[in-house]
Amino acid sequence: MSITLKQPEGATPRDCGECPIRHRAVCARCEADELEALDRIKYYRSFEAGRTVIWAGDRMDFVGSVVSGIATLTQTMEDGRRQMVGLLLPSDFVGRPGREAAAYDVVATTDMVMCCFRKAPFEEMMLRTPHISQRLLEMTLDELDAAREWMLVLGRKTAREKIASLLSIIARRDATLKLGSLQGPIVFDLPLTREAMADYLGLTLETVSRQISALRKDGVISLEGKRHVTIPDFHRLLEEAADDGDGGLLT
Amino acid sequence: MSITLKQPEGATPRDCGECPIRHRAVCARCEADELEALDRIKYYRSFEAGRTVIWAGDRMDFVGSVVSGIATLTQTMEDGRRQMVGLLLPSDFVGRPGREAAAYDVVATTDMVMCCFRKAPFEEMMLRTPHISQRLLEMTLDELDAAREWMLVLGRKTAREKIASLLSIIARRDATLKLGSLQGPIVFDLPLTREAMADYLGLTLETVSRQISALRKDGVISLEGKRHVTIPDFHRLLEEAADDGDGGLLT
DNA sequence: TCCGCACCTTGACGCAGATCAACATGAGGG
DNA sequence: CCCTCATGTTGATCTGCGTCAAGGTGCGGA
Repeated sequence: MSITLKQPEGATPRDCGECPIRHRAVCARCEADELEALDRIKYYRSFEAGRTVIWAGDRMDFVGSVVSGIATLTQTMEDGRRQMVGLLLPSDFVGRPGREAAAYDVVATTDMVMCCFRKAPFEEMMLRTPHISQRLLEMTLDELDAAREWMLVLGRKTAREKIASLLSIIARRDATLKLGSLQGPIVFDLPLTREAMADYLGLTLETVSRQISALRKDGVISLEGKRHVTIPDFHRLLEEAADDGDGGLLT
Repeated sequence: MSITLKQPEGATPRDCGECPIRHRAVCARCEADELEALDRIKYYRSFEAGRTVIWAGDRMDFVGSVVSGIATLTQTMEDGRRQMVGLLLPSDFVGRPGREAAAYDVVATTDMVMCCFRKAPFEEMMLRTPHISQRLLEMTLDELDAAREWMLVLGRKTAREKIASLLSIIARRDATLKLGSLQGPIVFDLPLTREAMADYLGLTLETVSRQISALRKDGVISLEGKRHVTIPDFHRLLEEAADDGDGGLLT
């Protein structure tokens, strides 16, 4: 009998002109001729939810952008303890120019499409194309800020605040992506399992579950099923996250 | 009576040629003419130990490099909880091109000298000088890696492992800086107070003190006074840090 | 020389979150 | 339709680290 592989189709764009991340990815500042040069070294790859894109330590002969879907960057210790160190959303860059091996496990948590560039030609092109390296610098600085903000969450926040922080990040992203407002209620699906949330937050999955239940009981969020979340009052959530300055309403 | 301000002198270089960080800072790849252009927009500033360089949220009209001494990047919550998000060593870059206000408190923990560039001309120069933005990209990617490694420490390591991790980082840096080997015993002075270590590690200063005492009792380290540390066996320390892969012996 | 202050250490105790364990829920497959 | 397995919830108990408290140490200044 023939097996029908669940093909994560859909988001693969026909060409850069109709690419959903055209104006946010590494290529954001490229001119037509530069896009054409990139086009010659690029290819698309699709991953099913749960598939590992690369294992830490493996040789990596490409870099690329997440086009659609979500991936995670995870570090694992010898005894099995795991810490997520990055959440890759559409337009985020994967891989590091000038490095042979992957530093972290990259796993697709939803069906995902990547736009990959062969590493050697990409590196060479970076030297000749300031538009690419300038944009990559900007994106890397943003990621560094995000990592540092996450250090505060990991080092100093309580379990409840950690959950609220994660929810507010996802809510904010979803609101801006769907052009929703942060005034009314926000509705979205959690893209992560409880275990993945625990890996992100430096908690156990039991604690994650308990704190989500507590936030639900206290009316900060409401749940339909296990993943579908409604935030009735975003400012209340920010208070629970002990998040001052409320992030300027944009990411 | 005349007050003699304790002038942190010494390390201010006469010109770029004899600058101690010439080959590791943002300017590492610059040619003579590029250095000359940088020279026109640069000035040195000295800070005594304990002085705040900038407060988070303050307008920042310069960027720059640490020439000598050590500074910390710290984030503070409204209720006073603090998390250090970066340790700035000689050659590290301070500030972010394209940003108006400082994102974190920057504090000199030892006497420190900075080589500052006026922000607007520096940003303009970056556009024309790929050598600068390429080097800055490389440094930012390194910092991102360091931040992510620190996320694992904050999220998943025990107090004892956290202390051992911090000591191994300082030991490794010191060994490479002084061209020492990692085979024999390593000797250095802690550049941080117990409180600063606690802020870095997401602990309280009492726990830091207790764990240092425990490591001393177990022979992993030995102490003369409160700051002068000897590591008799670096590999033992790495084991205590639960640090696999031992970092390849270089930074 | 002594004082004051910043920095550090150590002890007693409590609690947030980990651990261990049992059970619930729901989707996919035979 | 039921079984299985992945995922999630909830309870009981344990423990690592925080909190509160009481000194100790050593340097700079009067």
